[in-house]
This record gives sequence, C-alpha cells and structure tokens, in this order.
Amino acid sequence: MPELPEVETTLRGITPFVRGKVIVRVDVRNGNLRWPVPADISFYTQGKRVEAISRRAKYLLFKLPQGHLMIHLGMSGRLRIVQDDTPVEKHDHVDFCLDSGNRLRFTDPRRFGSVLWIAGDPGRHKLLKGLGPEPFDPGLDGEYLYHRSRGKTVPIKSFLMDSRVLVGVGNIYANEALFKSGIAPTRTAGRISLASYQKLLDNVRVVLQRAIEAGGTTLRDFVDGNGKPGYFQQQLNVYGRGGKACMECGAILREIRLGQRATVYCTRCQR
DNA sequence: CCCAAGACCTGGCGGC
DNA sequence: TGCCGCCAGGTCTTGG
Repeated sequence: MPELPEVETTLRGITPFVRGKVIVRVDVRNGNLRWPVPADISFYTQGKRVEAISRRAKYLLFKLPQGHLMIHLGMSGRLRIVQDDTPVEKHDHVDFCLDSGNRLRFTDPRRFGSVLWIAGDPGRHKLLKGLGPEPFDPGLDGEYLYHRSRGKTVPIKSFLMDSRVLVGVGNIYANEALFKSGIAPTRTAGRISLASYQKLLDNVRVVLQRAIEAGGTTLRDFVDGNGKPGYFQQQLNVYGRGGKACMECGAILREIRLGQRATVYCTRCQR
C-alpha cells in the first residue's frame, strides 16, 4: 500500500494515539525485516515518551528523548493502532505497547519494511542524507527539476522516481502525473523543457494531494484495525489500465516495463 | 559518476 | 483441486 499518500495518511492516523504516550514494552515477534530490527531496540525505547512524529520521504520518524525510531513500510507494510487484547495475526511482526493500553502494530507480509533506531541527527543518517526535496517543499520548483535533469539519459519516469532528485513519487503516481502532464514516460529526462517540468511538478503535487485527501477519509480504520486504505477508491487514469481505453481520447493504453516497473501510458495523449 | 539489473519476501492470480 | 509462473505500492546494492 505505501506510496507517499499512504505514509502521510498513516502518520495522521496514528499521531493522536502515539504522541505523548510512553512505550512500555516492545514485542518483536519477527525482527527479520529488510534490515534486522536492532537487538537493543527495547533498551532505547522502553519507558520513553514519544515526543513527536514526522515523515521524511516515506520514512516515519518517532522522536524519543535519546534519538529517533525510524519505520519504513516497504511494499506491503502497515502500521495501525490496536488494543492490548487484539489477536496477533501471521504477519504482525512488531508491537510498540503504549501506556494508554493501545499498541502501535507493524504488519508486513513481504518484510521489505524496516524498524530502525537512529541515535544522532536523522538528517545525517545513511538512509536519509542523500534524499532530494519533498514534493510539497515550497522552495521546490520546475527549474530545480530542469537543472537536475540536464545531461541525464534515463527515461523521465525513472528520473521522477529517483529519490535523490525528489522523494515520494512511487510507481502509481509517477504514471498518473505523467499522464496528466501529457509526457510519455519513455522520454529522455535531459531533453525535456523547463515548461514541461513546471507542469509535471504541478501535476505531481495535484495527484499526491488528492490521494492524501482520499486517504484522509479512512482514518477511522487505523483505530478499528480493520478496513482498507482509501486510495483504491480513487480514480486512476492509467495505472492498472493497460489495454483499456484512455479516459481522455479513447485510444488503447500501452503497458511496458521501465526500470522493471509497470508503466502505462497513452501514446496519443502523451508525447 | 551513470545507468541497468539484481536482490530481498510472501501472497494472489491466471492458466493449464 | 493443484501446481507453476508471474506479478505486486520500494529502494538499497551490485555490476558493467
């Protein structure tokens, strides 16, 4: 589930139940994630109060007195609030038990996600230090993307999904933003105009913002611990629609693979 | 440095 | 019903 909107929705959903609470115990049932859950995670987190929660790219950061707990959801991860007596299911790998009687439960069938401890400045952590700007960073503009792309021979879709350039644009929304912008995903990043990058950034923001708003309607699910993320209900123009008719012109949408990822576009609307 | 491909892992689906 | 291959929202790591 996690693209940026899902991570942002998760952040908003769990914050009221976690901020200000004390972690009384950590249950690690399977610490074999993308990286092993640190053996001393309890040492750093047990008995500590969560002072704040924030997001950087698709990483969630929980500020504790002596450092940050950092969680990434990978491809299939979920974080939700459950009760102490909520039954544990197969892929419920880690619980952060809170003094409120709730637990923050990390579930991840594919285990591409991660639960890490950062002792120092998160911005200097190996996984965060090379990241590009956030899509909604007010200082970000089309010129930045234009300049970063000069000399690059990668397809624009790969460029857009490169976290060193810009964070938060995953496969679904890269496809959608390129469609809205009328840009073929195969085009060489270095040969795209400034005006096109300006339009593309606008559409990245529109698509992400709408998805966040859609996700925001299902916040209740995080409390109940059932239900699904909201973005499936959202209207997708191209993602998952290869071989079907373009919603704008009716032409058959083409599906290819770019950088190993499913890529769908309209050869008539996108040039 | 740049770019492409491989790696990690489980589950669901379509086809036979 | 069962087995097989392929696909899936990410991104770090390796190889050329």
